[in-house]
This record gives sequence, structure tokens and C-alpha cells, in this order.
Amino acid sequence: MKNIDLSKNLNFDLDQLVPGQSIDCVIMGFDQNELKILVLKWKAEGEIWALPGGFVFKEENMDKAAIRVLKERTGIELPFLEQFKTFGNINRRDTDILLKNMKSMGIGSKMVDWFKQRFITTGYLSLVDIQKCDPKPDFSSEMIKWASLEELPHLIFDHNEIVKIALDFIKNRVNYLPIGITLLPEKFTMKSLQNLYESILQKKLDRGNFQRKMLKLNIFIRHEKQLEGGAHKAPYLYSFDEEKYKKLLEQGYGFYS
Amino acid sequence: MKNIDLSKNLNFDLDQLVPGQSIDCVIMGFDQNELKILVLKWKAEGEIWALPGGFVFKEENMDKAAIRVLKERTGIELPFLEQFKTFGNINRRDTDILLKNMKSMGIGSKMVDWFKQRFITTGYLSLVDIQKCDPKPDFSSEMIKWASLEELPHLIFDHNEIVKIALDFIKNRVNYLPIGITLLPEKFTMKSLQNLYESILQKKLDRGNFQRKMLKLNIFIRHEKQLEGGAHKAPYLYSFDEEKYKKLLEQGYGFYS
DNA sequence: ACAAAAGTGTTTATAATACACCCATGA
DNA sequence: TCATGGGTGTATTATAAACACTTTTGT
Repeated sequence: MKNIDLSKNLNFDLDQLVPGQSIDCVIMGFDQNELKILVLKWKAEGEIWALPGGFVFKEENMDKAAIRVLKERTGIELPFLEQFKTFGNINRRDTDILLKNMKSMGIGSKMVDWFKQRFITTGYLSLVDIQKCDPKPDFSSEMIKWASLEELPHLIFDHNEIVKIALDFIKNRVNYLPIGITLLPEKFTMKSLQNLYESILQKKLDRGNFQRKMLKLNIFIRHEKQLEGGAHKAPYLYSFDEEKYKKLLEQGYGFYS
Repeated sequence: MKNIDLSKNLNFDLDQLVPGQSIDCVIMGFDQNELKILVLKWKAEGEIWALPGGFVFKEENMDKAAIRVLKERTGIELPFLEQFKTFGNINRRDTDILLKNMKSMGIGSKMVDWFKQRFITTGYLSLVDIQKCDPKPDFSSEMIKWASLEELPHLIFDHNEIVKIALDFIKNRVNYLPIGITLLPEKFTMKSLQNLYESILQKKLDRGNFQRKMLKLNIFIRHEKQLEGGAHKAPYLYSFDEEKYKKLLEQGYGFYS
């Protein structure tokens, strides 16, 4: 694969890309007790918001393309993203919006055909610690932001649908697997982990029971108490023990595991 | 979409197809206490086995394409198939095998380029009652058969990997959701349902506990006893109550449901 | 009558749930 | 000192798991 950085401009050779195939990334973060999604505002006349997405090189594995696309469009480097669904409806893209904004987006006329194609897109997701990420808009984006689910703007094409499916996906996962840790800083309180679970599952959980259930999984390391901040009793800080977590996963975890 | 039946020949206009995108179907059935997969043997010189697969028309939703492809290649008509993963590695197809067999497969030279493309394939699956299916090979297949997991032949490209992922997918599902019923005839015994679960989960389950666990879900209708056959006490026949099943799903089902 | 399979029951251990209690801390 | 959040305990109920008992049926 030739090393063309799509983050700087769109003047690359379209022949190097797989036609009709795109990638869209749903990057979830957790901040101030809210689940948030990373969205881009395009450089365009209208107010166009979208998921960070891109294309696949002909000589590039799709999973690798997802990593690269995210890097180019947001500056965020992740070792992998998880594929969750491929969206293949013919009418999933409204190309009129695109065509109207070609000029303001700096898209040349020879690229019009490329964008007018039907695209099948594959959704990838990742959960990240917002504190560790410093997303930066690429050349084609005016702005990048973490949007909470309530304030999530109207997104282009079927991107709102893609977000919805990603949320269902992760809700399902967190329901069965003790995950979601990557959304938190390295050290976290049980309270914050519970808040995370509650915001993913969209329901309240019992404090005491949550704590016991989590701790019984035996995948956490307890540290000394945190000092600052809280006006009340200082909680323990925990971190995640990946070793033990792997073992837990290997031995299975489910009704009939 | 023009009505071209790909099941009769390959002489269709390639321009009508989405380039580089294919569909592969993993159709699971259950027979003689074994989980089986539907595979095709191509008309070719070498012994080439493959999943029933095909392509997507430019003016066709991908989900619809899966239904059509399955119909054309096996004769099986299903209302929908479930997408489980998209496979996008560059080296997932060994085109040498294809090129060697072009002639014996009746593939014209103008199609060589088509088949030489890189393809990204989306895997779809369905669970069916083998008794209700009468799969028929299409023009391009010498044979079609239900292969048990033990006797599953070596499949072309990454199709064995695709089957493996499909099995993991369904194993996961059956572990959390009381499903799998579509693999059985309309009326079935608890024993046969247990056999199904055991062959999906690849482990033995306790007879009494299984029965109680299933019946407590309250999604079955009990009929009168079956008469013939058994040399011993005749078991009840059950059927699946879709209404109640839907309600169960709506109210959620999981640790933190 | 007997063997084998089906249905049901019993016991024990484990887990979920609801809620109460005490402790630590800063205002 | 007191309100509040945090950690832990407890009683109750529900579920899981192992296995024993009884029933039915064809041979």
C-alpha cells in the first residue's frame, strides 16, 4: 500500500481505493457521567455532522483501514476497533447533500462520481477514555466534539442509525460481559464504574449489589483511597487487572457457559 | 432492479453488480442430533466446496441480496437472514484456484477480471428445519449437501473461517437467548431441544434441569404425547409460542436486563 | 416384570435483591 | 455534629446443579 495520507487532502488516486466501500467509526467516551460519541462537523455551507469515516485501500485489510481512518480523521490512535455491523441499503446515503456541498468541501469535479457511488459501509466501534484522547479535526472538518446522547446532532446519511445500532451492541455486551473499563481512566471508583454501567444500560442499579457483584468477579486491583475532592467519605480507587480478566473470559461467562 | 436470474447462467451484465462485494450464507440445520451446514460442490475439475454465495445488485439492498442469493443457489426461500460479520482481509481469497477452474466452471474470459477482484464478503446466517428444506444445486454446482461439523469438507477461500465465526455467533446467542427453535420441526420433544442445545454449545446438560429451565420460560405449548417410535415412555410434544417469546424478548433477558 | 426413557421432586449451594447499618469526612 | 456518600452486612428470595424418585411404555 502506498503511503498516501488522506488526512491532508483529497487529491489521491481514487483507483487505489476499494470502490463503494466505506468505514464509519463510532467512538464512545465517558465523561461527567455521560456516554458520549465523537462526531465531526464538515467544512461545508450547511451544518453537516457525521461520524469519522473513510475508505479502504485496495491493498489494505478492512480492519486496518478502520484504524487508519480513525487516526486520519480524529488523530486518535487505537490498536484495534471492533466491527459491529455492515450497512448495505441502497438508499442509505442522500447524495444530494453531498453534491450541494462539493465546492465548500474542496471536492473537485472529478471526484463527484466517486462520491455519487452507492456505498456499503462497515461500522466499527471502540470505547475510549476521553481524558487520554485529544481529538483533532482533519483538513476536511471544521470541528470535532464529544456529543452526549441527548445533544447528539442530526448526522448525515444513516449515521444516527449507525450510532443506535452501536449503542444496542454495546448495551448487549455490557449486559453479559464485565467490560466497559476502557471508557474510564486507569484508576476509578466503583461509583464511576456504576455510573458508566447505568448510562450504558439506561437504568439504575443498586449500589451495594453492584459493588459486590463487580468485586466478586475478581478482576480489579484495589488501591489506596483518593484524598481530594469529595466532600464526604473518600472512596477506594480501583484499576483493572487485564490478566485476570482474560482468564475470566477464557473460562466463559454466561448462562450455559 | 432488472430481473436477471443468476441461477440459470453467468451471462449477466457485470455492470449491474456491486463490484468487490459478495455475500456468503451459513445455513444451519439440525438432523439426527447433529448440527449441519449447507455446502455446495462446484462444477470444477478439482473438488471445490464452498458456502452458497453470490453478489449484490447495484440497486438492491444487501439484506435482500442475501435472500436472493440463497434462493438462487440452493432453492431455499427464507424471509430473512441474519448478518453476522463482514470479512475484509485482502488475502481472504485465493484466486489461483478460481483461475484454474474457470473453464470447467463455464466462466468466460471476460469474467476473469471480475473474479480476480478483491472481494469483501458479508456473512449471513439462518437456522432452518432440515425437514422443511429441499436444497437443490444450481447450474454451477455439482452437488449440495448438509455436512455435519465433523465431516465438514475443506472449503474454498476463508469459508471455513466464516463457518467458525458463525458457529461462535450462534453459540453466544443460544447461551443468552432461549432460541434455536427454528432448527426443529414445529412439534418437538424436550429431548430433541436439549440435543440441539448440546450440539450448539458442545457440552452435556442435565436433563431435568434443562427441562425445568426451558419450561419456566413459558414460551412453549405442550401438546399430547407422541405415540409411535419410542420403545419407552412417550414424551410430550411441544411447540413454540412466538407471541410469548416476543414478550419475553421485549422485557429483556440478561444479567442486568 | 423389566429396562429405559420421561417427568417430576428434593436437596444443597450459589446468586440476586432489597435494604439496613456503620464509618469517614468536610462543611 | 451532622448530612452525605461510601463500604459492608443481612435477611429474603430466586436460581442453579446434582441427583434421586416415580411413571410410562414396549418388549
